[in-house]
Amino acid sequence: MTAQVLQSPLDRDVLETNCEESLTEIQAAVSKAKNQADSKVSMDTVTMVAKDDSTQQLKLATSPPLVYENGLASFHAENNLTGLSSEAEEVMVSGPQSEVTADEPQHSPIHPHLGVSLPSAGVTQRGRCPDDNNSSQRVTAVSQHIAGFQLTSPQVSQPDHTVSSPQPCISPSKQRDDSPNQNSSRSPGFACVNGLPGLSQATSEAVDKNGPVNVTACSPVDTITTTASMAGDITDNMHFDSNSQMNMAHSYLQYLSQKRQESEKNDKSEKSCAESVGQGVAGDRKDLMLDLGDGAESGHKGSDLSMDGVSDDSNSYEDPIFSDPDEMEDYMRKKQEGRLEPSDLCNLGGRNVNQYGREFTNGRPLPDHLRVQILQLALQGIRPCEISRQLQVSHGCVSKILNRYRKTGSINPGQIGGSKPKVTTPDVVNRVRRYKAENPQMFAWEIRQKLLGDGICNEKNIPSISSINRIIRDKALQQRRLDFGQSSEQEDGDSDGESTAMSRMIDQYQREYAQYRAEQQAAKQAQAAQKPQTVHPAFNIPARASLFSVQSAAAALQLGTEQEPVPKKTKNKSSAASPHEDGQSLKVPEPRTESHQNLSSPQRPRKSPETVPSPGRTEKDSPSGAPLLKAELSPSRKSSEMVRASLAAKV
DNA sequence: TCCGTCACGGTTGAA
DNA sequence: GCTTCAACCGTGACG
Repeated sequence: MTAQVLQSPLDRDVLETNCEESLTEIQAAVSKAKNQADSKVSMDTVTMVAKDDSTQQLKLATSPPLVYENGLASFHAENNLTGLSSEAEEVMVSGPQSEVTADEPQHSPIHPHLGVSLPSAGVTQRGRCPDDNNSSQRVTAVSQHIAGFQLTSPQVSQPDHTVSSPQPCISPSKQRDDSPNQNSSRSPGFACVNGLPGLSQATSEAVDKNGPVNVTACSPVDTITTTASMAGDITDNMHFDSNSQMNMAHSYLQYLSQKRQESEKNDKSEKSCAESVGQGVAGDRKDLMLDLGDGAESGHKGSDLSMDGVSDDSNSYEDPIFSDPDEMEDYMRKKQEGRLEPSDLCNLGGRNVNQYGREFTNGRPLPDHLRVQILQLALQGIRPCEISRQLQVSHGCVSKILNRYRKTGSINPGQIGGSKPKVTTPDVVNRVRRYKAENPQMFAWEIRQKLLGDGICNEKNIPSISSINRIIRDKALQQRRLDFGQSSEQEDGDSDGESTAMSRMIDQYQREYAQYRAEQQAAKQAQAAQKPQTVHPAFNIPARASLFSVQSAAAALQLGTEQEPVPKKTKNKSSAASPHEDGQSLKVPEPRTESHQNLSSPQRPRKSPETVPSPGRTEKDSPSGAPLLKAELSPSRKSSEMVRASLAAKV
């Protein structure tokens, strides 16, 4: 199948022989390692990894020294990867030497938090990582650690002898030629199909020999591992102790298995590989991956990449970069001639290249293996700026990830998309309205506390003060409009007391505000007669008044004014969080001088929505120019009076 | 030079 | 099936 397409420069007999021998050794070593580590991981997984490692070994043994560059480190092919069996017995083997971090401690045990931070610890990300061409790599990486093997050198994915024709999906970041460590032997035509780098000849032949690695018997995870291992695009240079390996791998595998099941349910798009990438190697490789990946059932991406839910869909077959063969040809010709410029790498299928030359997909999270590497390097004491350069990740991203780790202990990205569960359930709305009807003078924060106290809500699903105000306001508006829409003489059945209570509340507000204004006037006059105070009134107010100063604004919002609109797209996290979670963060209109002067007054300044203009908030302040409640409630003063008379009559 | 912050343009998924 | 919206993302500029 694949061998028919992939021309081998290698001696197949030698490969097969070596493969068998290595496989035997590796399996023995794996068994030993497995016993030592008391793994819960199935032997099938480990075995298949060993198979792939064996193929990689073969590949490496016949390949010139190559340098793999993926940002973090340049993995030298001269790493001794041929002694797999002996290394496997040691379980812990030295990872590939990072050229950049050669002086850094190479075998530092992984940070205890790291295990928590792995995706098994609750990755909520639903999409697939952009650069994580096959996030199953991580499975491979972990599994390879399990197997006690040296992390596979990515040369196995090098296309030197692999791909006979360029692939439509290019992974420019993996073929940049600007690295000083680049090796000229790398094929410029190396392509990545479906996120999988080109299969090496050795791998292909090994697969041909060993078959599709027991596809039918493979668990999904096993399948992932196999495919990813064949891809061999491993950048992981971490070192784990065996227990950590096992725990992490087990949880990771569980996670991936779960994701796989979810993905299979949701995998609606089933385009064939041939449709997207055309004929040729890709199709054959698709077949190979189908055989290896999913028993040729689900096809391309769903078979081997989307199962974990964190792979990159940008690298799927559905995302061909070059729709025009000429364009692709031009790209590849440039690549071969070394004339490829950064501009050629930009905007490939919506992908971008950052200032370091690494390809990224805008809007998509950094792949997990890079996140882990960021964390590990940071734990090794490497400065963020250096991590940024090494991994070719922007320092802002590094900073963000590390900050998140400091705060949450996790390096996983947050949940992308979706909606927060609605807190203003009908029950809560009814409760709020009932509270307000029972006690019209209740402030929103009081309602909020009462909701908590009554056990209607908890701290997590308690609506914000603004939400409560909105409920009240909406109810008031609804009631008003209902009243306007009906004849004043008509008995509308609205005898539930709410409209009555509202009208009473409005009248009371009017009276109180009139009193408030009068007191303010008196206070002003008194202050004018006194010496001006140097102390800000806010510093000399009782706690109750302080709280009131906030709540007065909220109360103002709930009746008299349009609520401050939430910015359509909150950029500021501080504002993104519910600003009304506590009184201190409550955003209120600009304090008006009158309020300041009256902060110490026990009198609650209530404003009338109809007769009294808002002290600090006018129609001018309404962002959209929307009329304030005054206008909404009373299109004309006359009708307003009529309504009030009607309400009074009901009372 | 380093680093924290944030606007920007993008993706995602629930409603 | 489409749109809207609010969450998230990484990048890159800025201070």
